[in-house]
Amino acid sequence: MAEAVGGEIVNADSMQLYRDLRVLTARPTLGDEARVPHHLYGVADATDAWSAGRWLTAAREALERISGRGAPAIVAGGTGLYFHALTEGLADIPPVAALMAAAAEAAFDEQGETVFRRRLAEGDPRAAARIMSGDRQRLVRAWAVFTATGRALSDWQAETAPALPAAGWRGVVLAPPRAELYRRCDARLASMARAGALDEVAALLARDLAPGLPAMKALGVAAFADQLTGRLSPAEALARAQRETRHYVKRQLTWLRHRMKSWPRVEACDPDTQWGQFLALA
RNA sequence: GGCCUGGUGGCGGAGUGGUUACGCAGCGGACUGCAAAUCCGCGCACCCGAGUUCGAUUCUCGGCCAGGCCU
Repeated sequence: MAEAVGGEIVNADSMQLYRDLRVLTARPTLGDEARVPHHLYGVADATDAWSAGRWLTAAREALERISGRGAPAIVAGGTGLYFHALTEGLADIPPVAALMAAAAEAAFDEQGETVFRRRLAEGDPRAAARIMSGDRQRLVRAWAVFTATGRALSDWQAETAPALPAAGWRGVVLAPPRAELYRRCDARLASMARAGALDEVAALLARDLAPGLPAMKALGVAAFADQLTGRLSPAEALARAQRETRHYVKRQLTWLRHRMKSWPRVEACDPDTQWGQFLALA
């Protein structure tokens, strides 16, 4: 599509942002990148913890530069939240200092969920009511924002505005049948294992990074790491990586189904047919 | 041919005379700065037949099937 319209591609995949795992995150190949301009692929180091907000800022800059050249931009990827940030907006919340975030986590662990939630309810009753039980990540975030900004996360979020004007973009969902998707994911993981995914994971592990970093959470890292340390046989590691990927696909389908409900869907599997269906939408 | 053990939801695996653990897979859902993350929810399954019983997945008998052992 980029070639057909003279466009440039912008990454909207939270993991393809990182340069360390080219194979395991299925990043565009060097050959692909040579064909048309690609942006935001492999631009981050695994030690950097990118976020939806940081991505949004970078994406807007990229989109601006591209439009400055008069070229159409094609945002591609699998991170639903990133698309949501672009099209529906992301609350303009000041960055929360790492120290505050860490303090919030510590408070949660110390107080336990019940007490922590009760405290949160005093500052941000809506968040406390809305966030489901067990969801430490969101509970902590809400508290961190409240303590860091003195304002409820829910209030910040209520002011969200889209990053892109509604008339400025069109969205299309690529949604092949699930069974086919699962089959392909299984095959893809197997070929990744053959194509050096293990070496990538070994190199990443050798850097001895904090396990909480986003890049460390890429699908397959944990499974192949267990294979490297002998805790899992190659077959077991592959099966686990495949299973985790299927779980992810399922979550993605749910997001697509509900959050991108109005986007037209292309359900073919092979690129040629997909392209045909895509053109039919225009 | 004989003896033994066992047959529980897609799989693994508890258990009980009456309200049938749990894990995994699968499915549904949520999602505003870790999102390939985080979290919530969903399963009339007890091999077949007869009997005992107010009531059998659970007890008895028979059958079928599986595994093991023996001849």
